[in-house]
Amino acid sequence: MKKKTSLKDIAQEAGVSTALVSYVLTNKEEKARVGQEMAKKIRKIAQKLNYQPNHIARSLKSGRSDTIGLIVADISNPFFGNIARTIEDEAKRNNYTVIFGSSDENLEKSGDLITVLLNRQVDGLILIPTEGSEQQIKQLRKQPVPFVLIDRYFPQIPVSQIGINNFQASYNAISHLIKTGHQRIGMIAYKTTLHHINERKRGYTEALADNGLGSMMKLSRYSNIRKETRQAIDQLLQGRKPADAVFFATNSLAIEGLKYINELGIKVPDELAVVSFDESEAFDLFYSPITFIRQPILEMGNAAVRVLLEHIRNGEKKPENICIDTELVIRKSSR
Amino acid sequence: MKKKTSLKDIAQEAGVSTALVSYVLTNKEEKARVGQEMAKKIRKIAQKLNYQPNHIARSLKSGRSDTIGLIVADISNPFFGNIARTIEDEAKRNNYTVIFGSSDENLEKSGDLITVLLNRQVDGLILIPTEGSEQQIKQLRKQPVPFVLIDRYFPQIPVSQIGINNFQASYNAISHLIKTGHQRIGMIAYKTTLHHINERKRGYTEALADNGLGSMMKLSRYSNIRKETRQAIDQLLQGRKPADAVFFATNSLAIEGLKYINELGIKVPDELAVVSFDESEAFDLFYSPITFIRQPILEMGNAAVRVLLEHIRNGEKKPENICIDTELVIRKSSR
DNA sequence: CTTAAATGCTTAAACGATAAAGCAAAACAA
DNA sequence: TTGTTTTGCTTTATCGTTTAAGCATTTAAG
Repeated sequence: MKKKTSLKDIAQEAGVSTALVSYVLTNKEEKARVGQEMAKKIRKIAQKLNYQPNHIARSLKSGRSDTIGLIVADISNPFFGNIARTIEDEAKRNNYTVIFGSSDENLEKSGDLITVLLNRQVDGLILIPTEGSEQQIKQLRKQPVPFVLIDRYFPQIPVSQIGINNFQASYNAISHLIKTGHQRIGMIAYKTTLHHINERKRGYTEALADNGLGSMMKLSRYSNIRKETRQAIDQLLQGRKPADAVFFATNSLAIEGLKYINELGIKVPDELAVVSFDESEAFDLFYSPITFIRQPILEMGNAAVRVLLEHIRNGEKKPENICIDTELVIRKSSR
Repeated sequence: MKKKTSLKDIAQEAGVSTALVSYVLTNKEEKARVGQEMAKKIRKIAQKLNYQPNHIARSLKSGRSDTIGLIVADISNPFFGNIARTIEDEAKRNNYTVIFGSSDENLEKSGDLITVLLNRQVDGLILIPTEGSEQQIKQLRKQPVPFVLIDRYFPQIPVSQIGINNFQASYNAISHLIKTGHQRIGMIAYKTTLHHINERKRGYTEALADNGLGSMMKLSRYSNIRKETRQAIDQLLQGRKPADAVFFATNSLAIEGLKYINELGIKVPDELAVVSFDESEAFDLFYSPITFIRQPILEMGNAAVRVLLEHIRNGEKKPENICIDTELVIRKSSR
């Protein structure tokens, strides 16, 4: 097996000390007063032997790994995939590498991932926390490693956080449905303790209340999303006064719901208007393109990296809260 | 700033050498004949100080990083997102961590990522190579780090590879369209040198030829997918003998195409049958659910990790080729 | 009662890179 | 000529962990 070239190999070949090689290859020749000829020679040998610095050794020495840990809730969901992509891009632009893991909405997996990433000496963490991970986050605060939450957060834990105004976004979406003449607006959301989802519910409820309308909230669980979303829709549509619009709290819920709506042959938007949180390519493909709340993924990802790097560089402890505006993209499904 | 606990801290507190602490905490007490009492004491202190081993130092010593590098072509595509997820799961099951990057189908980014990951001393690499990355792959072979390709490959470069029989899958899909009475079957594929895509084209062409039908192949470029896919569809539908079926070479192409088909108000499958490679949630949401070729993502991801770990462990150099069967999921869009 | 073996720990070197400090020799100033 | 700078390189310590080798004691064996 071929072995990797180290400073030692180059030093040997050049007949000098490893220190000298290090000075040259990290461009500290000036400071270290290395002879021009020797510098040239060393560089040439490095090139010849295809030297690549050992980042691990460097990290051990410097105490920094130039690595960010990223834990997403579910990498197979394009929403999180896109967040991951923007974070990776922005990290790379700042010469950081991303180590990632997907907790798959599983508390134990999330805990394991945090431990693994910390052991790998990441310089910081970006988390999309799982339901029930409050304790893990509190534990994290006792560690010296800075971190930021994105998308989801826990209002009672003071940490840096990047997100949107879930309440307002929901409120606006429902206001739009009311303005377009809908009176019996249902919502399908997760049964969860996650604050961002509950803010969405609150936006829905208040918008209805402010217009003298009653709530028709149905809950589904992530763990049994298919069945329970179908039940929720059945409930919304039954009775003498069925819903004339439905608001989905996430793209996953909307996709499950729309599949069923399709099966039932319900006409959107005539029989039922539809609005969803989040984006999805599937929304474009529905025969009546779905009105949705667009989250500023790019801005969120970039902000997360920016805030994290600030914390890394400054040892900053003051939590920073960033709230970015959403956009209601109105299409055929709600007209 | 709180600092992390090291072996030294524990040793100091216990009044022993770091070596002893290391023996205890890596469960080598037997071998190192450590006293039971002392072992207990050390463990207790470690717990108290919340000791977490420094993986970087460990790696430097051992020469292994227990890390796999993963480069996907585009993490925002759920197909790759799902592959990433299964790879990460399977790696974790084997106590490996995944460092990932998305090349976004960009040759330069792909090269950068390879360099970064190698510098981070990954023990192995899993790649979904970008178009035109033959040289990068050839360079990789000169490195001591083992790697496997997944999804895409270069037939002229002998490396380990996990994939499907693209030719056969295509051939079967087209046969199905022919059997269901379609005569003028178009295909929309990428204009690319990527072998797996060209195999899909070949399957299409041969299936048609074997049934005495003529090819209606249209090409679109990834870099301008929206416009060129629309043009392709326009071309397929114009003239006196428009296509009665269309076969998309990937999910991205299908999604772009279906958006346009929706806009044009074309009836699927009556006016135009549709079959696509790959899976997508959007396919379920189309009013006429799309027939598609399901790739065995789970098996592919697991196989990639398995083969890579074999190479890592055995220093194996014999390339291994794994080909997994696909499944044609027939639905309304092609009946 | 001597010798050998087992016990319980420490020392020291190593992984690869970095960087402060040190040391000759050459160049310059007075 | 003597002393000071400058130049060009080496020595050495360090990051945190691992592990072979070493060194006293104690215990067991003969």
